[in-house]
Amino acid sequence: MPELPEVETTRRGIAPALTGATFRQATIRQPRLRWAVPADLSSQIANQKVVCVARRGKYLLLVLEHGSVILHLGMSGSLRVVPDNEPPQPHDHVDLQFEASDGRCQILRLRDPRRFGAILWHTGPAHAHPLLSGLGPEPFDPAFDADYLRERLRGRRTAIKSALMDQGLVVGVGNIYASEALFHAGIRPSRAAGRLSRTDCQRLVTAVQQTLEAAMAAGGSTLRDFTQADGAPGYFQHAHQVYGRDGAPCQRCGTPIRHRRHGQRSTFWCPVCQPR
DNA sequence: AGCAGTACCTGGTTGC
DNA sequence: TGCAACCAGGTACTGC
Repeated sequence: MPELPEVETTRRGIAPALTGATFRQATIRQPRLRWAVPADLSSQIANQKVVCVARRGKYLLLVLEHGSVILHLGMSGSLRVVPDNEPPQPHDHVDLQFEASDGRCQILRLRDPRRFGAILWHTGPAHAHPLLSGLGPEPFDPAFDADYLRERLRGRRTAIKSALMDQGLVVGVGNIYASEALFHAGIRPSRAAGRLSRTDCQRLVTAVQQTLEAAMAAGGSTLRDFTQADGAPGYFQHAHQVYGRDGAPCQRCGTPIRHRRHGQRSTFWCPVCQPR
């Protein structure tokens, strides 16, 4: 589920409670996530203060004094800050108990029905972790510009939509926002990535940034299970121009939105507004 | 190297 | 109503 806007919404939701707090212990009810939850997670984090809550692509980083907790929400993960005595629900796999400076204890709780998410411990700077070291630039990094995109796409025959979802090219764009950004850029999802002009690349960079920005402002998209850290849904799904609108009229030109499955992924586009 | 396909999981929806 | 098939937002891995 969560793409960059949902992960960033989560980060903003949990950061105020966690920053400056001290971890006490971890409770692991289900260690089998995308990768096994480290058995020593509890002892690794115990008595360490949270320096900051950061994000790199779709990864959330709890930066502690002597290492980082690396979190990924996979397709169905969510994080909430709940009271210390809140009973766990099904799929609440991991609790990180922390104490605020006023002595009050709370829990950062990871729920993940599909268990494609991950929670890992890394001693040392998180960006050196193998999962993070190969990531492309953040979409709002000035390094992500038309020249960079054109250079990286040169010679590639794969569909531009697949390329956009490649986290080594640019981080944060998943299946929903790839379709949305391509609509705003006026580019067919099936277009060979290497055949985009420089103008196309410029339009796409701008479209990716504007799409993600608008989604973050709306608190992300809630489809199925995503909620913000306080349990409230996001609202950006109501602003989707193409995603999930198969057969519905394009809100710009009225043409029915088209849908196609490539691999196991659904792609949506307007045949008139996306001519290139 | 680049690409397509597969696997990992559970739960909600659809269709017979 | 019951049950099977299908579908879902991510990504590492395999093999061509």
